[in-house]
Amino acid sequence: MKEEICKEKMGLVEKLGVHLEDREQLAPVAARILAYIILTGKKGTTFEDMVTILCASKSTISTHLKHLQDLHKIVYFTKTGDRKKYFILNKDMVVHHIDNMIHKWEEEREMHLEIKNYKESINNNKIENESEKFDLNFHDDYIKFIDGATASIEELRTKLANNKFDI
Amino acid sequence: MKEEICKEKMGLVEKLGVHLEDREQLAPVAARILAYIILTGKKGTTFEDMVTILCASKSTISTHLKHLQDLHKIVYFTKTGDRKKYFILNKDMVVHHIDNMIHKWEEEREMHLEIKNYKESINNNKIENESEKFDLNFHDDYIKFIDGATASIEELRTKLANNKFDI
DNA sequence: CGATTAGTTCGGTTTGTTCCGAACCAATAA
DNA sequence: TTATTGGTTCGGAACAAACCGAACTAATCG
Repeated sequence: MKEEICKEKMGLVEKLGVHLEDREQLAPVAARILAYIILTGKKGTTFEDMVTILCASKSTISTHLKHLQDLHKIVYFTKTGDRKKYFILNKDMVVHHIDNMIHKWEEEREMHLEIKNYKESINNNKIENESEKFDLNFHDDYIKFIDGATASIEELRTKLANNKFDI
Repeated sequence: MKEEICKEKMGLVEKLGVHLEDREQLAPVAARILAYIILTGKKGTTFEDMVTILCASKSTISTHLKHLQDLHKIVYFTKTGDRKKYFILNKDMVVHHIDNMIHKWEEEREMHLEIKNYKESINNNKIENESEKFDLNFHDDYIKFIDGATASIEELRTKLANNKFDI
């Protein structure tokens, strides 16, 4: 019974780990740590737990825990009369993640504007073969999409920032 | 005059290169090749051009050109009585890129559902401290966002698939 | 035929990432 | 004081990624 739940949990840790490895650009073990912390929730996880459950060395766990804290993805709380640290997700992590998405879209938007600008100047300056001119409609449409997506995710962000769910 | 435009172009190649390196998970030179092809447009670019302009070895250019073709990001056309290949963007690249985004969101959606499912079973099974229960609202909201964003990008996709702009 | 053009393939160097073990430190317990 | 617990830091092994040069091929040109 308890073992089955544990098995299910570890299966999810691996799956979520792979996902986070890609999405957050983390080393394999770092991603598994984050996944494990997410799936353990408010009661928190200790250094030792992770060493044994994730089958990694103390040095590896230590390094990646430090890294995840530096990235503000996790924090820890303590208990009186207990030297251990209990790691949990930083409540702001999701808001930060959304801010990141918004920022990436802003960058992409800027990129499209710059490229469009360059293409326009080429279209007007060197009037080569008419057929070799750049088509610029795509950039406008893509920018419209980015604006829509940004607006919609900003709505989610506001909701999150107000509610402060515990993930 | 011509040199200034070239300078502007190469500045953009570097900037777009960095962007593509991250977005498309490409090696530095591969990303620069793709950026250069994007900014050169319909008239196409040759192997030699890229060797000299991007200051990379023939082997490096060859390998990355092959890779970009394997990924269906670029194609080439030829001219009668000319042995060179003229590389241009694959017109489907943008649609493929959008399909990729949609696919990633589908995956993320699936991930949220699975995690929510797991958390629910924990909430119901082991009735520990009431305060340690998982909060599940966030997953529902995030899934709503994903659905909205997917719908909106699918609209753009349809538009693109019909119009077949040349980027 | 030999020379040139256009490009590919192979082996190797450089660089970077990921993880580990061993030694270490700091706080508490006996 | 010594032992134990909870962790950090350092050096290095193992592996992978990115690029290059040199040697090669295959087609065309003179």
